[in-house]
Amino acid sequence: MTNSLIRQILLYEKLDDVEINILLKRFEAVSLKTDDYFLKEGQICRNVGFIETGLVMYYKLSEDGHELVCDFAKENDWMTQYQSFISTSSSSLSIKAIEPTTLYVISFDSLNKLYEEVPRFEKVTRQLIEKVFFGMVKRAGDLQALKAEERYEKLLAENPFIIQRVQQYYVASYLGIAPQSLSRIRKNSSG
Amino acid sequence: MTNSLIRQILLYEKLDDVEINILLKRFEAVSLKTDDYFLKEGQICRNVGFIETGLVMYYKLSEDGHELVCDFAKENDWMTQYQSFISTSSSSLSIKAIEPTTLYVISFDSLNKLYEEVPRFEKVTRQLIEKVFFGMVKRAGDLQALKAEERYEKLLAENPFIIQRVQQYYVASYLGIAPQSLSRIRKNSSG
DNA sequence: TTCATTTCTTCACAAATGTGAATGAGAATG
DNA sequence: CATTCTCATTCACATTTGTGAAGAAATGAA
Repeated sequence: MTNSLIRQILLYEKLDDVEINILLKRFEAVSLKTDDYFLKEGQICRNVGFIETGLVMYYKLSEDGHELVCDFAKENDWMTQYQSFISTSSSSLSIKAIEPTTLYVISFDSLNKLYEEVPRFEKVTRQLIEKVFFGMVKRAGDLQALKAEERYEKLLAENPFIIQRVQQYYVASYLGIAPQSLSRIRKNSSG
Repeated sequence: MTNSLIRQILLYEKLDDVEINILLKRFEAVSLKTDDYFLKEGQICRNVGFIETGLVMYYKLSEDGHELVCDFAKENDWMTQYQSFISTSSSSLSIKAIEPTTLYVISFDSLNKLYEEVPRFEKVTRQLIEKVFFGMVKRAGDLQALKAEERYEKLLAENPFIIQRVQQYYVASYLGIAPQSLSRIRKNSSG
C-alpha cells in the first residue's frame, strides 16, 4: 500500500502498518475540477486536504473587489484555512482549484479522532503548521525588503512551478504588482 | 500575588494557585538596558521572554548590510525567535531592547518541565503561537496589497505605540520604505 | 550651556511601478 | 472554420517611491 499521502506522512514520522490503515480510513478521496472550490469565503473551513495531483489557489477579495492571491498549493502539499479551521470561524479566504485536482480530505472531527487513535500523528501536524508559519515569515520579509523584480526572480528560482503553471495575472497578484508590471519585468529579465 | 505575567496567562487559561506558583518558579526576572540584546544573530535562541515593561525590536541584516526591522514587542507581549527556539538552530535575527526593558524569561528546558508540571500551560503556548502566526499572515497581506502610505495609516490606527515610541527610521524599515519616504508621507497625511 | 552626534525633514531628480488603452496571441465555443 | 473571449504584451504617461545632499531639529555628552 503506497500512495502519495502515506509517503508524505512517513517523511515526517515513522508509522507502522496498523497506524497507516487507521489513518487511511479517516481520509476521503475527493476530486475538484478547475474552478471548483475547496472553500468559499464566508464558509467555515471544516477540512484539511492533502493534494495528490493538481493545483489550488488561496485568494480573497480586496476592498476594491479584485481577487488578491495569497498562496498556492500543489501536489504533495497540505491545504486548509488555519484560522477558520482552528477557531471554527468564517473564512475571509477562498480556496479554489486552478487545475483538475485530486485530494485526500479529513474533517475536523475525524482529525481529532485520529489524534486519539494515532497520537504520533499530532507531531506530523505540528511540523506542517510550523512549515507554513516559517513560509509566511519568509514571504513577509520578501515583500518588505525586495522590489518587484527581485521578488519575481526569487519566485522563479525557488518555486518555478508557480510561474510555469499559473496564469500570469494571478502570479502578479501574488507578487503584489500589476499584471502589466510583471509583463515588463519578464521582458527585461530574460533578454 | 499579581504581576503582569500571571495576569496575561490567566487571560488564556484558568490556572489555580498551585499551578501559578510552579509556573512562577520557572521564570527568571531579567533587565535589559536600551541597546542590550535578548538574542544576537548567529546564536541559538534558548529562551522565551515575557515583557513586563519596555520595548524590543526584531531585526536582521539585509544583503546590503542595513538593519531590516522585522517586528516589535512591548510590555505584555511574548518574545522569542520561534524558528531558532524550536529547531535549536542559529538565528538569522537579532532581538534588542530599544527602551529599558524588564522581562520574565524561561529557558527551553524549563519550559518543557513546566509542560509536564502544568499540562494546561501547553494550551497557552499554542494560542500564543497561533496569534503570532495570524499576525504574520496579516502583515504579509498588507505588504502585498497596500501602498506605503496606506501601510503607514494602518499602523498608526492599529499599533500607534510603534509610531509613538520607535525612531522613525526603524518604523520606515518595518514598513518597507525609505526614511525620507516616511517623512514625506507623514507630512502629506497630517495636513 | 556649548559642542558633537544622531535623527528628521526637505528638496531636486532618478528609478520603479501603476494605469488605461490598444493590439495581438491563444484558447474555447459554436 | 469563424467567432468570441480571455489573457498577455506593449506603449505613453501618471504616480509612487528611492536617493543623495543639505540643512534643521533633537538628543546626549562634556
